[in-house]
Amino acid sequence: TPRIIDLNSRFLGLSEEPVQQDKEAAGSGGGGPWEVAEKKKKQRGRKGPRPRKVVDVNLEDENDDDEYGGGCGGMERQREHPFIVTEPGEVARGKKNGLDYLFHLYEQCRDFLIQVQNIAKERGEKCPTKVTNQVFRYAKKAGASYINKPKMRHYVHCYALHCLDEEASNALRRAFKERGENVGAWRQACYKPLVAIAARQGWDIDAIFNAHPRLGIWYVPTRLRQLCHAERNGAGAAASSSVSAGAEHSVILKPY
Amino acid sequence: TPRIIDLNSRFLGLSEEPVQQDKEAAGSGGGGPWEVAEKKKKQRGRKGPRPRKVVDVNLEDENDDDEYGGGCGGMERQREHPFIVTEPGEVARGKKNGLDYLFHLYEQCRDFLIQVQNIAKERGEKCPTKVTNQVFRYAKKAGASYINKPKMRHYVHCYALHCLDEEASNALRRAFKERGENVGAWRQACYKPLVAIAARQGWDIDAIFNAHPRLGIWYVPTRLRQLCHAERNGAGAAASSSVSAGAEHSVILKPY
DNA sequence: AGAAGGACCAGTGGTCCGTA
DNA sequence: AGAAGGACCAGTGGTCCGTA
Repeated sequence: TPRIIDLNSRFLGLSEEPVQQDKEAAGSGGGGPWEVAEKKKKQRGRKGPRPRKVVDVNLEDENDDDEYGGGCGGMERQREHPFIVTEPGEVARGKKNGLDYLFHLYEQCRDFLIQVQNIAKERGEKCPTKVTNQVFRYAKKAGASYINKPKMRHYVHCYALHCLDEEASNALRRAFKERGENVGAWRQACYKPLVAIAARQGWDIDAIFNAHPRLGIWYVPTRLRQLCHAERNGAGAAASSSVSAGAEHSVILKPY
Repeated sequence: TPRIIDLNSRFLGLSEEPVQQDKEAAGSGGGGPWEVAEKKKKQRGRKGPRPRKVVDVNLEDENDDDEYGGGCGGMERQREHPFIVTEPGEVARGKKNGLDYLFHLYEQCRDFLIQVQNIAKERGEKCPTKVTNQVFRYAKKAGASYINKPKMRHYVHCYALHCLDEEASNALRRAFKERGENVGAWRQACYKPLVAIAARQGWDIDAIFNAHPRLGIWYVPTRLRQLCHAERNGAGAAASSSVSAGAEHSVILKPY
């Protein structure tokens, strides 16, 4: 049975100072590469339906708040509640999780990475610089079963915006909450301000991630990389002003 | 049929200025972790003998110098000549390759990596910082069929010594040539001065590799990492003098 | 015996799609 | 319909061991 650690307590606050600025945050503005479909079907080579793990208990709509004990023997783990768009400091009600909690998960992963790194150094093994499968495995063994790779990878760029421009991120959250948009729409909208940040900084999204102490441990999402690339190559021909590396006549592809 | 490039010409010179200094280079000095066996048998899960590619031509001892054409149609590629211990500047005679040529292969891999990086940047794909499988594949497609992963990984630490302390590397080559040692013995002997360098610099062998512009693109070999770790943990209790991070009483394991 | 390298394998990065 | 995450898969890092 896995070791339980202190990180399993549910999220409790982390309210941030209210903001006012907006930048280019809100809106699902149509043009450019934003229209590109995010999913393309890929053949899996698998035949027949994918088998599923059997689950003992199947509480479809139970009321117990202690369902997330972390490694409680015999009790089958349930899915996390879905995220909803919340303002900074707002705690989600009902069977929902807020976005401060989402971002808190990224901080927890960072703590787990640091622990994995310390163990690796002690043992003289190679030391990960990013959140790898090994870190997710460690988190699970440590009792943080609510952390998993697909979820964390899915929202990395949202966390990136939170790290790189917290005020824009907060403004976007407020705007999407007010409009009653769902999490998927908010998540999609997080790409655009990030691409704008990349444009301002010379398009090197990897360098932007790596330069940030908390963001640098996350792989740049493929989709974000693609969007930056598409936008750099004239997808929005009205190229922005202060590009650092002389890319004025930037219709032709260039190395960074 | 693969594209042929200019790098396939055989190695021709690269002589370096003669050196005199020796440091702790020569000798196969017995104590400490140097005794640890380098190979441990590992079960492969494979049953029966491993199948081999069929080879059309089987010239066991032919005399043609043009056997390495690189992608010459119909002509089956032969193995590279084995390495022998040569002094700096010395060209191996007969069906042998010298160590300057070995190190030249590392420089070629660096060139291939740079090309792969440039392509990746142009395409907006993720950009490798190390010599990966992708780079070896690219080298092969570019006609450098004499470059392969097992060989390059096998001698990485020899190249590391060449990069980090060329004079010690040169002295070691001269000493082992004079003693008539084979390449395997020379290769083994390259570990010791590297561990000494690591000791002087606070034991962080990854940082030492990464700080060097040509060495930083190579993964630290497992064996070198293990030797540094073993030595740091008192394998040679007469711990050396100028360790940077205060590790004076270093019998107990410590993070870097 | 000494050495080069094809080919294997455990575990990775990435994310699809059956599930709730 | 919207979302969480088990599980899959192509390609990786690492190096063994059949081969010459």
